[in-house]
Amino acid sequence: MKTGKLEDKFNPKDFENDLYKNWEEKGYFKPSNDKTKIPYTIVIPPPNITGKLHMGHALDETYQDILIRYKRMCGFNSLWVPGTDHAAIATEVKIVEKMKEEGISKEDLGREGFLKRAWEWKKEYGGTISKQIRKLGCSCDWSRERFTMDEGLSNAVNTVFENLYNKGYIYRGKRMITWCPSCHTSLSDAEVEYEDEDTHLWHIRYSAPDGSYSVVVATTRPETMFGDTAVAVHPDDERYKGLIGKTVVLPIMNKEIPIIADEFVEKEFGTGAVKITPAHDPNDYEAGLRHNLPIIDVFDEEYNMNDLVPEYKGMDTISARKKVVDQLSKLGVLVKIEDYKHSVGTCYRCHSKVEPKISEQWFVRMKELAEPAIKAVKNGEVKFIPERFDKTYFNWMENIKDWCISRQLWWGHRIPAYYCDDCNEITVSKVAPDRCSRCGSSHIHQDEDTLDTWFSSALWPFSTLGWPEQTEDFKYFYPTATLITGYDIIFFWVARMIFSGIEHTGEVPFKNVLFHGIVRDSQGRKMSKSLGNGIDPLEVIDKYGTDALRFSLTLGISPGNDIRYSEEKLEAAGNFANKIWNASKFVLMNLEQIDELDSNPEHFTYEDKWILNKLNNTVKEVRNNIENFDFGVALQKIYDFTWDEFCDWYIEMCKPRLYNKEDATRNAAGYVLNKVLGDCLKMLHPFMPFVTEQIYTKLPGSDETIMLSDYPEADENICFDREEDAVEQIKEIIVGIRNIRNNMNVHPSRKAKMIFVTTSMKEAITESEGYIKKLGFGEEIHIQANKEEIPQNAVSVVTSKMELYMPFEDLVDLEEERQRLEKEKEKILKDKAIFDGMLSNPGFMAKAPEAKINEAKEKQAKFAEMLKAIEDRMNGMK
RNA sequence: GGGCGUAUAGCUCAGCUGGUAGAGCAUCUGCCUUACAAGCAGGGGGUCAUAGGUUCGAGUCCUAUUGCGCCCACCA
Repeated sequence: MKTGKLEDKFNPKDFENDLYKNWEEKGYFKPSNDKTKIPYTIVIPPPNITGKLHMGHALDETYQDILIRYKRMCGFNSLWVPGTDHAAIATEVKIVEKMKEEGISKEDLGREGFLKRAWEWKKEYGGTISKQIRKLGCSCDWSRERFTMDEGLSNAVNTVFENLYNKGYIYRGKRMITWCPSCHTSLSDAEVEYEDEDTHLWHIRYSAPDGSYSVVVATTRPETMFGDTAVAVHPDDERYKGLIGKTVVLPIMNKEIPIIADEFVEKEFGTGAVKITPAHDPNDYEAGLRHNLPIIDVFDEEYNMNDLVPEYKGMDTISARKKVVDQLSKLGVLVKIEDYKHSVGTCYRCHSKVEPKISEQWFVRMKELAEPAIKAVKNGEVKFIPERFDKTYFNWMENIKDWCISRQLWWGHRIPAYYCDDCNEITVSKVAPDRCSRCGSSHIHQDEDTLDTWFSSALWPFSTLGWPEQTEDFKYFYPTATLITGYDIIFFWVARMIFSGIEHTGEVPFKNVLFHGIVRDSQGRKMSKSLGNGIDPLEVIDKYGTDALRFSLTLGISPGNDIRYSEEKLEAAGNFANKIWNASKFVLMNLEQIDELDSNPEHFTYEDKWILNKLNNTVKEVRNNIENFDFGVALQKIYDFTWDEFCDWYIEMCKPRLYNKEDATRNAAGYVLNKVLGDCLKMLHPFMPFVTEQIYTKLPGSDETIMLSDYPEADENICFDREEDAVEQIKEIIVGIRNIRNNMNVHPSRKAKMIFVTTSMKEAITESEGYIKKLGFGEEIHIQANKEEIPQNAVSVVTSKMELYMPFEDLVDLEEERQRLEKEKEKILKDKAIFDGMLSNPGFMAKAPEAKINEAKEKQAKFAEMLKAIEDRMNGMK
């Protein structure tokens, strides 16, 4: 046969890059134009253009590629849309940082200058990212690559904004929002991360104007006291009942404020009295609204003190706090300082402390939009894998608050709202209007703010496919099949895509969401910049190859669980690839010597049928596992089958046939080797795309590329003559050979005669003589029906269908053999006892399903046979 | 304060609808047997966190407890 040639040494660097280039050039990643095929669409969770890919991306992309390649091979019209996200705040922070190093500020450049810089940044990092995704072997359609700020996608953003505004879902209003003093922008609730902080609870005495009574308040924020406009107590609190409605004097400020009653106050907490600072605390803000309290802001935009109290002007919160405490202490009104631990909000991008702030912002009213999105998951239109993330999702969606979508940033989609300088009317329009929609004045100006980066991400599954235009792609590929992402962005992204998809396209954006965990370092810690424990996937690829990286991120992983980076697993992956490489070398070498492949089942030997059967089962299970997103299990099965069954047994069994040119089944062996190896490679291809392609194309009769070959299919009708027997009998032979190797003192140089006592396996053993002798170190083989003429000093192997004796002169001591048999007997007894117990248990007999009872009976009988044979043997030795 | 995850061999982890505990690495013993020493053939090693319960039968289902981790929540 004509076959290709493999390099002698396996080295992934020899071919990975070239193969990818070839795939891309040939257009294999593009879906076919045949619209009668069923589409299978995945849109990539677009990596942020803030930097390069990390292990989390490698994991995410690997799983997507597994599915996309698998589905493509299964005959679906696979489309994987790649792209990147402008990541508004994250990118802007990075750019500003970099500018700072150069001594430039945003203001120096102005909006336009800054945006120019940002686009340059995008060009650089966006390019890097797509290069890296290619390195990972991802089969995405690069001709459809998208960026969240592309023209089409920006149009989608404006359209959605306008629609939601017209429907009344988007409004502008003055609310208490979260403000990041470092990024100078508002944040949504989801963008706040909470951290525990050790601080104090300061107890401060506020006294009556005439000093006749006083109230002690407890606070963690003494520096905000200048903005206090009341003290609140619980209406039922006996301690303070008489004081409600009276006033106290704010120390330092010497200003009278009222004592009010409000149920939100916890009697047990602190002193039971709380200072109310409506401008700087969400609770206080609400209380302020309820009681019509004035709102007094004490900070400027950067959260330094304003000029409310001149001597504090310009101080940051820390020093202001120090000074206030100091001053209060001097005034003798600081009653107590208590240690206290509480959580403080931080910005998810710059990690500085965030502050509540009253500000005019744009919001999306969420409650109604969330409802159908909740329903879609409840009724299974969108399925989460694993299911448990339903709860996280429901919890968030059912308690959802309005979404603050405006950001005081420059990098992003500018809000399509225009203010009239003459009549103050707001005109919202996806295309920039030239005059006010109410008074017609041409003196209008656009809102300075941009949108939350997640506003555009929420549209990603359909904006990438051309929506709002009814493009061919949108009509055919939408809704997408499966979203694969980390569980850490359920709120940010998944939830928002679901409600957006339903609202704007009338359909859920995807049917399945596969959640994976986080990649941790070898000690189980989160990889992070500050710890410096991040691992660069490209470095791993450089050292072990892409296939190995993908393997290590897949094997033994279950959906939704975090995984630990492990060098060992990478080595295991390399070993596996090397193993396949070598096995393939062997197969190719031998196929070269063969004239033709003989696929006639009548020429198949027992081991041929055995391996084809095993293959068939493996294919069936692997397909099932992949369909259920159990990639780790699927890969394990491919690994086990390829290494243990195919390489360790089948190839070894084949050798005598291959080496004997006269063997009538030699060509059949060639066929089976080619078939099984080919199917192993195909099964493995979605997981390890490169090595499988490199080998596959060398096999005789292979397709142009493994990528477009058919994924192996289980043949329900696979039923060779004597098929069941073949499987069973080969199993027996394997057990026999294992036992010999295990217990007998035989070597290639120390062979012995083999006497098989069996009737049912005569044919199989005769046919298998060649490899039995080789693998079991037999000199010659005799098969007989009974135990005549078996020498005393023979070792034996007993299975349920056969007994095997190997007579030795001096190799095995009779007493040693007796002891070995005794051990063997004990083990069988132990095994048998389990089934004896089951079958003698009236409960089991009465209630267990019949199949289980029969199974137990069969096993019991099998062990009984083995036991008898071993006892016979021991008796014979006496 | 709620919710979730996790606890299985020395290490890292699998184990689907309950039916004699698995893998990789590590360890020990033999082997350079013409595909492979990144390998081959074998061995040792687990009362599946603890306590109850359901069941003929539980690593697998239920309840409680403990350890570790995560998420959510406006107690100053």
